[in-house]
Amino acid sequence: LRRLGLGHDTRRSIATTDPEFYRWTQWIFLKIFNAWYDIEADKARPIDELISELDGGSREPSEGTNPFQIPWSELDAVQRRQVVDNHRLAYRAESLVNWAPGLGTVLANEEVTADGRSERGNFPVFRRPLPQWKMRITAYSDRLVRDLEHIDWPDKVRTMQRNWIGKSTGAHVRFACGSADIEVFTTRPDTLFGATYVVLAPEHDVVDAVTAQAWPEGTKQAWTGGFASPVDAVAAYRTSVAGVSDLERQTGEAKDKTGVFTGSFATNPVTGKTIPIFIADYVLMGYGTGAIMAVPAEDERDHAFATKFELPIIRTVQPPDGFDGGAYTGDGPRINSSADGFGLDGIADKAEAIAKMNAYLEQLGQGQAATTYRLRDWLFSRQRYWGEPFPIVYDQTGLPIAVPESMLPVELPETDDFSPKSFPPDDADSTPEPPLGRLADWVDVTLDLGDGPKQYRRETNTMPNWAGSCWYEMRYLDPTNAERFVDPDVERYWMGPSADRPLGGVELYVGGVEHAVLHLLYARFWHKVLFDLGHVSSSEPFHRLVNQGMLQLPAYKNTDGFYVEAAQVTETDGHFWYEGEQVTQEFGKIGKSLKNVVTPDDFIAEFGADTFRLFEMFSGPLEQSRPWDAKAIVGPYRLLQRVWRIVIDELTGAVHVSEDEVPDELNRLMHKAVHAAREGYEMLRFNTSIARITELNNAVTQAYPHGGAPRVVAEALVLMLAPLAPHAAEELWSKLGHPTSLARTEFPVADQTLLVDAMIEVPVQINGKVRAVIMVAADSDVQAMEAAARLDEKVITALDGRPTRRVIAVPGRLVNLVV
RNA sequence: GGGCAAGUGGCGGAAUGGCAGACGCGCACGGUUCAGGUCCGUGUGUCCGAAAGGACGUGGGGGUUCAACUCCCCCCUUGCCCACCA
Repeated sequence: LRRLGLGHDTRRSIATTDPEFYRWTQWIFLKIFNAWYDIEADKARPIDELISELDGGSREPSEGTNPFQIPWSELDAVQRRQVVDNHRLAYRAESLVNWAPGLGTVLANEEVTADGRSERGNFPVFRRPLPQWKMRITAYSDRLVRDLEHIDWPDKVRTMQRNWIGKSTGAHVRFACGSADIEVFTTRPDTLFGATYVVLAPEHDVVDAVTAQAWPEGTKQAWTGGFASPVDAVAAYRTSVAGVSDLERQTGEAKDKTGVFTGSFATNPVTGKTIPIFIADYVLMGYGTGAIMAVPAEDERDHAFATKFELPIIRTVQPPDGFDGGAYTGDGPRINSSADGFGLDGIADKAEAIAKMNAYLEQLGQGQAATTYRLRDWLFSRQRYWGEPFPIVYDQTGLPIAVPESMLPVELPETDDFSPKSFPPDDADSTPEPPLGRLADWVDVTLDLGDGPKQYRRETNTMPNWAGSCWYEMRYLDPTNAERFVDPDVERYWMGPSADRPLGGVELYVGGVEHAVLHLLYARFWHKVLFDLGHVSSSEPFHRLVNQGMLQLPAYKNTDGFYVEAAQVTETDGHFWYEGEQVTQEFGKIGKSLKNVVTPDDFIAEFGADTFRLFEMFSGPLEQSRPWDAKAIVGPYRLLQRVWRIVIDELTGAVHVSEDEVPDELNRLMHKAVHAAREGYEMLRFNTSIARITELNNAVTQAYPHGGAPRVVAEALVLMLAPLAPHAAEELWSKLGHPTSLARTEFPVADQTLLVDAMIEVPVQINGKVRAVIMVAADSDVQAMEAAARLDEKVITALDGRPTRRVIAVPGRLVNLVV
């Protein structure tokens, strides 16, 4: 229990107010900034090593990182900086990001809900191209999936991470199309013979290139969208799609497929046939290549589109007899899949067919096996005041330069104006303005970075709240270390790999399931970077994860879909009102987002923090959500008061325990309680531990109503309560005469021999119904138990002379007579 | 539409094949008190019964078993997550 981490929000309040904490967040950021991912080595390495390998000629820039058409050796210094920057694990790039004008900030994909609104505040979110900081978490996609196998997390959370990362295997296939080739990703290359058209996402780069000037001869009316030319149709469709929020794009009625023909055709690389190219919003720019080959016979979405637009449907997998049409996504022998001396016909095994097709595509030079991920790089900058400043400045080239470690921390400037500039929530064309950008004295700075004092501009974005929580668990290990974020030996001792934690990580982490694809994914990513660079010995931050349940209370929404302060909602005649407006009631997790927070402060003031903790833990299993009902808090309050009175005389304040022996019966009860409480703590079933402690407490109170309870049992009670009521327990421990903290004392251990009574009550059933209870020796065997049962008056009466057909006697449990 | 979890007294919950309802809240009655609160004690699943006692009972239906809250099958309800991912 002493090794439970504190919560993410606790960390956040430290991170944004304590420069000594965020110094190390900035330090780690610089390590990530100064690192790149070496794909051959499958790990991150320092950027200096990349530069020397590029200079030495042993390496060329990675694919896609050199926008100049000349080799490294011929690049000038600024061009080289750009190429290196393109390798970094933390980088600035202009890309489509989630812009929430109502919040005045951009958001990570993980912070945007499925209906296209901000998780915080529920504001509309728009996709806009903006220059922002990102983290190359995608480099770790495969490792983040693989290592889930080796950590002890709830299946639910592991599944959520796996789905979020979204690994798919299949192939890239090139479709020739005159001016520009179209590359698609498919998980079903085995169905390529059935690809009867190609679809591009409306935002796809090659749309302009493939859009024809005029409709080809014989274009179907349905394909044109009613426009005179493909150029008009494509432009109109793109406009209509851009105006549609993700919400409308995804909800039920919008699933009706829409799209238009581009007027161009591509060539199916295995059939040689020309097939039409469409744009449609059911193909998403953000996944795969933003283009698909449509196989309507074996894909439901393609089937719906093909049916609506009268496109050919060719089966390449034989459905079973009685299949009622539509897309068949199951397995079966391939058909209609042969041409030019290559064929898959008759192959029933999907994996075999895919492997053969991939090999054939490679041979043709038209594609190859490929893996894609749904995960996108992590958008890391925010337009807020409260966040760690980036340790980054810009020179006149506009390219980022790391602030040297010796100049950390880069502190937030003093200001009275903290608020981000927010806009009307629907103003999609507004542009983010970070609060720090208003502070010219701070932004424009003269620094000597080793080549004399020069003018620089500071980065004005700040890091998201997740930054500090990516590593804070390690700071608990070594909170006062001024030299490093954590001492390597300390990290290895607490978090290093061991037999039961093969990848290392903290032993137990308790947190909410709402962090499944946010904090818990980001923290794993940072930890792996630090591992690759040799700063930590563990490759996972949290070995065992337990999701605590949520406390729930009513929450209220107004007609605009926004939550309103629950505390100010009034009820009349079963309807709910907020500031004169009618609102609807839901029931949900207590929190800021639902505006139904109750703070613990009032309870703590009235009953104390120990009572509050006991109550929270006693009201049910840790993992289970439940309604918050504060009335019952008096139960644990009474428990603590009773324990107090066992130790302390209320009138005199003196300790009034005795040094007497514990009577046998009470002693047995004590050992049973110790056994059960220990087991409950180990299993994180705190509610059952508290129940057993309460039982013992009640027994002691009744036996010694005026004091004089044996010290042994009083101390056992105190020690058993200590994990959940540490303040009261420590104080009682001290009053009982112990000079040192009870944290230095072992938790009580039960004497196994006292857990079983000599004589026990055992039920006697007749035909499975309990008819009597008998006392037998605890170690009675089957024969002795049956004999004792048959002697019992009630059993004799109930049997009424009938012979028994069968007798089941379970030693220590029961006797069942079957007549 | 898909996946996961849950469903037990007035309420939170306990029991993982062996006496259903531990422990707590609430409630009732009693004690202490000038009185109220605190505190202490007794009782409290439902129904029949004055009682003894009996019948019923863990969302619904079926099954396995000497025995089912617990295991299996079907259904209902609620919650959470995901949802055009090629």
